[in-house]
Amino acid sequence: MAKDKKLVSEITSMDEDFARWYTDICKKAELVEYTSVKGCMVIRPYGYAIWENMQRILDKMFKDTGHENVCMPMFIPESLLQKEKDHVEGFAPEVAWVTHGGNEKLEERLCVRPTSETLFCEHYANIVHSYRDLPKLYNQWVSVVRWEKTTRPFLRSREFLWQEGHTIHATAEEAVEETERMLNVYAEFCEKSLAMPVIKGKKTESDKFAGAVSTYAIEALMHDGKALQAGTSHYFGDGFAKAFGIEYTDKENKRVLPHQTSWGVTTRLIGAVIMTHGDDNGLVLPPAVAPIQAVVIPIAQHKEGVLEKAAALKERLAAAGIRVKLDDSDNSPGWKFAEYEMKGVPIRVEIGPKDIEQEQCVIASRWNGEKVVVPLEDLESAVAEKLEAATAGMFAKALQNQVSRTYSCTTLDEITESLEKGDGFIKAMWCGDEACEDEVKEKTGVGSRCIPFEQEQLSDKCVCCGKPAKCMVCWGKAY
RNA sequence: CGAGGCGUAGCUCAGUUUGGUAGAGUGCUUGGUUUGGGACCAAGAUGCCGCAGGUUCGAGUCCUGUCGCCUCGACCA
Repeated sequence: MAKDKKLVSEITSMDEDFARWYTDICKKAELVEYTSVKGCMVIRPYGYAIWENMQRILDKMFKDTGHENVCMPMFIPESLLQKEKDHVEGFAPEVAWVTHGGNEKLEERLCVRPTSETLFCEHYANIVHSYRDLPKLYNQWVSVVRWEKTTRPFLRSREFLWQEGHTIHATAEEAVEETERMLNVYAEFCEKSLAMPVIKGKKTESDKFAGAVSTYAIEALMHDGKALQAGTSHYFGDGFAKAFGIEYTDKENKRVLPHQTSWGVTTRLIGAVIMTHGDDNGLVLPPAVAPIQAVVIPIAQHKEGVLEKAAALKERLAAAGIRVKLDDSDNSPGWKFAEYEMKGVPIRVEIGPKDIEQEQCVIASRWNGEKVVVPLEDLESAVAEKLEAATAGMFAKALQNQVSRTYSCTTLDEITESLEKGDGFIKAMWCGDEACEDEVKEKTGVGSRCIPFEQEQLSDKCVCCGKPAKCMVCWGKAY
């Protein structure tokens, strides 16, 4: 690796400037391109393919848990948006408005959906009449618009792709269960498919979704020690139903209010993958979502038989169900090595004259740089095994980073001291008072991320005021 | 939205102080030699100097405005 002068100069080192490293990867791995519209990016084929893989896996998980896909309008009349007070207050500052149709001013302006609770509620009011109509378990894959002031590729943009699940249930118990079920689906997806450990928990009152009774979230820790909210699941109680006049007749012939939920993940997950697994050579993709899982690189491809052999290996891997690419371009092998490392391709298969002679090939793993020689007859099983090992290894590595950057603290001074070692998660007790939450943020710089489901009794006093503690909170600096 | 930085070839940037023919590296095209960690030689193509006004005989350079990108804050998936 000593001779890779150029390799490193392509992207900023992550230790030197993590933010620039991040944007370098987004551009150099050909995930995004900027546009003339501020805060709106082109997701290029390689980046979009990652999203498509995420969609495919998640969509199956949604279907397997009984959900159906629908598609709502992208516009919301102002009057509809305003029906739920907390909701409109939360979103009004960041919605984009359509005021004209052609040359004519609209009677009522329309907002471009920042989220679709209001549209789903209007729809549910139309179609839910009896307990027999419940539950409705809907989801949609669309984009939404929020007029963000500061933008970054995948992490914060004015338009972003997401899925939003919206469900409506006869009872509160059912709705709460749904909220938890979907949070678990997200956590399982992040850990198994993205090899990214997450902390499941409940948001504090000040941090919950506009209009929700309670908000649950999964929080992940990035390589630089900052926290990223990777997915949310909200329980609405009957608040939206009341505001939108959704009622149904129950078995006793009484008019009652149903209970609702919503949950979503976005293209931000791509940002999470970049910042969880990436290194100074570029992106490192978990096999489950990698557009190319293995790349075959012929060595001395002008020599007789090499290209044919490389093509044969590609065909074998494709037949084994592996997303594989053969790069037979004129670029040098070294160039190709660096290129696919930049793009985070999990496995590289090298095949050259020496290998052909000895009926073997070289398999290199992106996540740990390991290179092994395997007999050609074992190709499929060896690649499959390395892909599986990559997922497990990447998860363990990310978990190790999270654990080593998680500090348990009982005083504000301890928090400050811990953060001097580097950003990370802080576990500390809290009395439940918002004033303390604010004070911790002001004095130490970390905000409440969530109240983890897995509680620990670190002390019986609030880290801030010293009064009796209600729960342990996970704190951190957020993206 | 506040503070700062930056817009010149596809990309990274020099040239702006002191106004005077538009530059380099890399990439791209063609040909040849190479090929186990971003190869080498030769020849070539590529610019509304972000955009709009102004000053000037003359503006990439000075002035005014504007748009965009990045960083840090506040706000947020």
